[in-house]
Formats: sequence, structure tokens, C-alpha cells
Amino acid sequence: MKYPFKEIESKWLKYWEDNQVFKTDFSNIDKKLYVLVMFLYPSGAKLHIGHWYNYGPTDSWARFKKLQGYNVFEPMGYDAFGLPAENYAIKTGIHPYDSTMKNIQDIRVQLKKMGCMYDWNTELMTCVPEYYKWNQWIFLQMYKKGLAYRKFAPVNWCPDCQTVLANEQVIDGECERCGTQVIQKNLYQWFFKITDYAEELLQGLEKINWPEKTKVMQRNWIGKSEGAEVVFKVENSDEIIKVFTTRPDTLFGVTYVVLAPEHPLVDKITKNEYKKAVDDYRDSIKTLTEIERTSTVKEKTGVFTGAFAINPVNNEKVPVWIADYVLITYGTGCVMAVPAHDERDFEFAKKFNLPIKKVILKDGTNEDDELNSAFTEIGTMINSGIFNGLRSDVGIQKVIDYLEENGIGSRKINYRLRDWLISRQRYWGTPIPIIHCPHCGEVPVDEKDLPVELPYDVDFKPGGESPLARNEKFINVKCPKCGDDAKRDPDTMDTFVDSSWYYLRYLNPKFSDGPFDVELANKWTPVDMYVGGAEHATMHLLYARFFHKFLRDIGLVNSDEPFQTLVHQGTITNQGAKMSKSKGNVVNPDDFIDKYGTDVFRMYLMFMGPYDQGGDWSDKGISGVDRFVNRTYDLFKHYEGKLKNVKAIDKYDLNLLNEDEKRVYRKVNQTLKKFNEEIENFRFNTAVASLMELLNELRVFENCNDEIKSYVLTRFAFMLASVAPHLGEECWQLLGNDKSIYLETPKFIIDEKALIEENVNIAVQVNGKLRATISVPIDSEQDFVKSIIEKDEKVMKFVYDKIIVKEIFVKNKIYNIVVK
RNA sequence: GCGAGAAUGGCGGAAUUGGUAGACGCGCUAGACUUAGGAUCUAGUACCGAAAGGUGUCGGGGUUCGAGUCCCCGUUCUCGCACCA
Repeated sequence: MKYPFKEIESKWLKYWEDNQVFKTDFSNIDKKLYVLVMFLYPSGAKLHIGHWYNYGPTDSWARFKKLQGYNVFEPMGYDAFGLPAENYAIKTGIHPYDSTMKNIQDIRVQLKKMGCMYDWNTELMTCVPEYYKWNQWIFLQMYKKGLAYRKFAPVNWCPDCQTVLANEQVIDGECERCGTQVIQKNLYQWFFKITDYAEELLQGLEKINWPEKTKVMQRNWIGKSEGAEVVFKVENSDEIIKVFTTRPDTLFGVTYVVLAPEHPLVDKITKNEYKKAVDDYRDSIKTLTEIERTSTVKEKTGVFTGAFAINPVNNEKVPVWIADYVLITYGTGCVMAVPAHDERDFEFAKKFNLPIKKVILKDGTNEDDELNSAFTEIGTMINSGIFNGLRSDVGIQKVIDYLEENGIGSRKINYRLRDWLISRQRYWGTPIPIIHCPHCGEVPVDEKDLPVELPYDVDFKPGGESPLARNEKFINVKCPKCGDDAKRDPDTMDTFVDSSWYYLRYLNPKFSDGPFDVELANKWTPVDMYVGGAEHATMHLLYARFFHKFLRDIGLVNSDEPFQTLVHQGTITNQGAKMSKSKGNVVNPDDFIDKYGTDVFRMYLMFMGPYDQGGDWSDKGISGVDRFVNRTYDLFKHYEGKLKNVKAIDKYDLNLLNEDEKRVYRKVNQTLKKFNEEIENFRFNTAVASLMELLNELRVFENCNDEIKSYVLTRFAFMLASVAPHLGEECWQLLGNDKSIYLETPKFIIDEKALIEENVNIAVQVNGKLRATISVPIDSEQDFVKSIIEKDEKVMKFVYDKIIVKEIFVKNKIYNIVVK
């Protein structure tokens, strides 16, 4: 009989819902386990294969844990603010709120069909005042501590999305979302001072169980580098140039100094006769795009300013240049150039005929040898006054000490990490709770006046300024301080603010005395298992860590990190490309659900290959999983009601079983062990394969007594319940159980004795080549094995006329005869 | 350019500390049952060969009794970073 998945799936969905099977008991924290998948953006495209691939297997892991006795909390919600809804509104006129709510309704239906054990009582969405009010509250807490601030700064502007972007959202100079060339604009923008946490964000990586790749990406993104800041005086001027260097040991080799073209000092120090050239150069830079400007393949350009700087360690006079390879945004925006020992400086010096002065001697070379490229490794210091003869790695510290003693520089640590730009000139987001008063300046909205509600009635068409600025009712307000006319801040927050703390809100999304229930948060966070895409490595996953640390510092959470263990699912592509509407290669999961049912689809996704690798989509193999499910159902259906009164015991004496009973008894115990290990480590493909092997082994089932049948089938159903939850429940019921396996969870102990086989196959090799495999009792000794081999024609014919040099015997594995 | 990872049958992929390469599944071949088969069941299936046997884990070297696994060189692909001083 064909497995009637439609009836059975809806039957169990209803059962789970009616009986609140997956409602979490938050009071019991003995074996608490917070399993979280990244919440989803409710777009009109609904759920695609990628969502299923993320949620299905993760849910199976959660169910597996639940069946092991853990008190599992697995929530689901919606990351509901954001640009796509607004862009959709601009195109169609449908209000973002309306389309988002509609999408959530549709998606919720799809999600429920997946049959995940989500606790629907804790479902949340970020676009409602009950949620975003607390974004504003957290913003104000940061503001109080000086961690939220506004400044005029060059920012990334996407002309198409009409908004600024964080550095992380600019990929190869293009907008992450729409691919438009990003331009630089100077604007007043709000920032979160994530840089205050740079060191802790770096250190914290040591304590969390994350993929090494992701940690490396965060480390690089934070980009810590240690060195010194050195002060150069400008000749005939009161101005000074501060440079940051990681190589103070090369300080004596400075032959010129370079400022970023945008550096404010440039105007002050440029000599009159060079003004025109400098201005022309700066203009030429402006027309370059960000990609062209930062491309490493592009030849470096620059001009001389006419000014000279004085090297503080040897009083040498060196020219001051400006060049596009120096970035205003990093360090001090000025560098000391040591062409002999820095590749970029070398290239620049060669091009403009600037002097190259060797101060680190490569071992085994002479001072007078010509340099063909910069020598950047460790060597012996030369031409460096009192430091001559020192190894350069030691010299770094000595030079810094010298700089500090003489007041011309100091030890300094720089980070590449920039503050997080959070304001967006868009409508569909959290309003920033600040009022701008002509008299009082920036005035934070009083906490009791939160939320600053996002008005529904807004002309959200883009126009270079925030849509909220055009809403008179919203924007005009009295200053809370002086009562005079003032204006609200017209910007909204980056949606990464929403996702930086949602895992805390899930514990009780209706909580109204604060952003989240602190008592619950202290008991239930950090999240034990977090699963989501690797594309969030330097954005969401860094921001959330920053938020968590801040919330800890204001006493709201008691842990240092939000996500203890992190797993990335791989990406499912189609014909080698990422699925997307525009490419027209999106595979609709619903077609498969209709044809095979949700369990088969889920199990197929798990069976396809290693979870962290993803892969190219193909439905070729789904029939294999479908067959497995049908055969399994047939088997259980065959025994419906027949084993109800059979009580199997926990362990059987192998000696009392017939050969077939032994076989299935062993196999089910081996499978239980294998299955546990594989699921535990997110190796779903091999876990499913082990169940298939088990089913194949049950061909001899008819020759087994009822107790063994019951013993095997209860365990089989138990394993099925993780990977094919509806089928598992049904099979469990067919065995005569009245209640859900999740309500009355059995405990199965693996019989270690059954894991061991009576006989093992030994590979017999001659000179490493396989000549036979023989079956011997387990743990047979060499002499015994040898006596069998000696009678084996197939082996001996390779041995007779030769001299045996050596015999290697590995118990239960191989017997290798080496002959000459 | 730098860094990390990967490469196994026709296909997706298995393989413990170096110890029988190809588990499991798809596909394919043959057979059974059928009015029928894109259902189901049974058997087979790395390659060459009639067999004996030989050859096989991207290519080339090496270590070892024994290498998919360890070491060196190279190719291709994927991902990340890309003037960060």
C-alpha cells in the first residue's frame, strides 16, 4: 500500500498542535537546549529550497535531542523590516506593512507544513511596535553610554536604493542588494561604536565553538595590528604628521611620507607652486569608482606636495606626497614609506624615482647588493644608528621603547573594524528615537514615550532623503527639553539591529517590562546551537556578538557570547548558480511536497550529501528516499496491532537467538550507535543511509520471534521520528503506542555486546595486493589465521616459489605476506 | 596577488588511528509478477579482460609491508580577503 502521506502528515500536525507537544517548559532548565535557526525574511517569493535545507535538517537535529531527553526550545519568527518590501511597495503601491503581513500569513502556512517542532507560542516579528520599541530602547541605552553617536562622514551611498550602506554591505564596490555601483557621499549618519568592543570581539572567538573559517573571517574583519604611532614634524611649519606603522624597525629607512589625498593636512602643507598639481590630482581621484581606487592591480598614482617632513629618529628631511594607495579611513591616513622593506612603497618609489634605503639586511646578502623587490622579512638592522646589528624582530620593540622615551611616538594598536553605520534613509524600519532641536541639539526621546511609532501613512517613494522627513505629522514635534518646535530624526535603523538580539526576545515575545525577560535570558542563553548561512559571517554574526556584550555590560544578560555553537548549512544551487527569481532557476519545494510528502522531501535534502557543503539541486535521487519510506511504512503496517502485547526486554542473550534474530538484533544496535553519532555531528546523509541499511537487513525478519521484532521495530521507529517525524510517529503508533513518542519518550540502551560480530573478514595480501578474504572468529590470533591461509590455494600460489621476507598481522584486519 | 578548503564509478556521495576503495541511494542490465509498467520484487553493476589476471581515488614524485588517507611539486575548481601601512 502506498504510504498515504497526506492523511498521516495532517493527522500528526493536528495532534502536535492540539496537544501542544512542542510547547517549551521554560521553568525546567536541567537539560535545556536552545536550538535556533536564523529567522526568515518574509518576502513574496515564500519558502524556497534553501529555507527547507536550513530548517528541515536542523529540526531533525532538535528532535533527535528532544528524544534524548533534552528540554528543547526551537522557535521561529520573521525578520520583517527591510528594503525588499519597500521596493516592492514603490513598484506596486502595496504598503510594506500590508505585503509583509500577507507574506507572513502565507509563509506561516508553509512553515507549519514542514512539521518542525517550533514552539509557535513564541513566534515573533520585528516590524511591530512591541518589538521595535526595544530597538529604540537599546539605542537609547547605547546613546547614554556614548556608543550611539552621529557624525558627518564619508559613507557608502547606493544611488539605486537611495540609502547608505554599511561597509559590510558593499561587495566589490557594489551594493550587496541590487548590484549598483556604490558612491561616496558625505552625510550626517548614526553609528554604533562597535570598535569599543574590537578587542573583546576578537578574544571572544577563542571561547566559542564556531566553524574555524567563520572565526578567521571575523578576525580578519576586526583586523588587529600592533605597532607604533610616530610623529613627523613638517619642515618650516607647526603642523605634524602622525603615521601608524607595524614596522618601527624600518623607521631609519623612510625616504618619503604619504598622505591620503583627502587628508585635511594636505591643504595646510602644500606649497603654492604645487597647489595646482595637487588639486588636479585630487579631482582625478574623485572620478574614480571605489573599485578602481582600491584595486591592487591598478598602478599606483600620486603627486608631490612640495612639503618636507623630518624623520624624528635621524632628522632626515623626506618629501611629503599624496597618493591614492593611502586610505583616509585607516590608521591616521598617513604612512611613512620604506620602499626597501614594503612592496607598495617599493613599487611607488620605483615609479617616481624616489630613493630606496636599505635598513634591514637579508641573511646571506651584502649591503651593496641591489634590491629587486622589497625585503619584508626578518633580518639584521643596518643604517639605523644605535640599533645597528639587532635582529629586526627584536628591533621593533626596542625602537618603540626609544620612541616613547623621547616623546616622538608610542605603542599603538589599530583595528580595521569601523563603527557600524546604522541609519538608513528609508521608510520600512525602526525610527531613530532622537529629536533635533534648534536650541538643544540632539535630544533623546524619553523612554516612557517609546515607541516612536512608524506612521502608516507615508509617501515612501525614494527622493534622496528619508521618506519620513516628508510626513509632517511624524517629523514635527516639540522639543522634550525646551518645548519649542523641533524635528524628529527622519532615518530608520539598519535591519541588522533587529536581528542582533531577537534570540533573547523569543523566550517571551509578549514581555512588556523590557526588551526581554532577563530572568529567562539568564537561564536560557547563550543559544546552544545556531544554524544559518555563512554569508552572515561578518555582519549579523558580528553585530549580534557586539549587542550581547553590550547587553551584558548593562546587566541584562549574564553570558559573554550569544551563540555557543554555530553550524553553517551549505548552499543549494541550481545549474551551478544560486537560485534567484531573476535567473529563473528557483525550484519550488511545494511541487515535491505534493508529490512525495514533507518527510520524504526533508529526508532527501538530508540524504543528498554533507550538510555544510550544500550542492547543486537535482531531484534524481528523491525516488530512492520515497521507496525507503514506502517500504518502511509497509513493514510497520504489516505488524499493525500485532505486537501491541509483546514486551521486549532491554537486552537479549545472543546465544539464545537464532541466526536471523542475531543478525537483526546486532544490526539494530549497530544502527542505533551509528545513527546517534552521525546526527549528533550534523552528518545527516550517513545517518539516513544507516537506516536504509537497517531496513535492507530486515529481509530476514519473518524468521524472528515477536519479541525480537518488537525490539527492532520500536528502535527503528524511534530513529525515524527524528528524520521523518510524521512517519516516525505513525510507525510508533502502529506498534500499539497511544501517545506521541515525543510525550512518552522511550530510553533505549545500546547493547554493547551486540555491536561485536562473531566473525570478521580478514584481508589476505601478498606484497600488499589483496589475494583473498577469509572469515575467522573475532580476535583470532596470528597462528590460527596463518593455518587457514596456508590451506588457501589462491593465496599460496603467489607464495610457493618465493622467499617469505616478512609477515604482518593486524588483528581482525589484515594479514600481509611479503615475499621476494 | 594572499589565505583556506576541495578533487573518489555514468551521477549524488561512503570509507575509524595509514589496513578489504566505492557503504547508502540514483541510473543502468537481466529476470519474476503483470493486459500494461515511469509500480513492485530478485540478481548484477569501478574499469580492461572469455578467463587467469591486471589497472584504478586530479597529474607527477616520495615515505611505508601497506596510502583515498601522511610528505613534496604541479593542475583545476570553490570560498574568503584584496593597497589596512
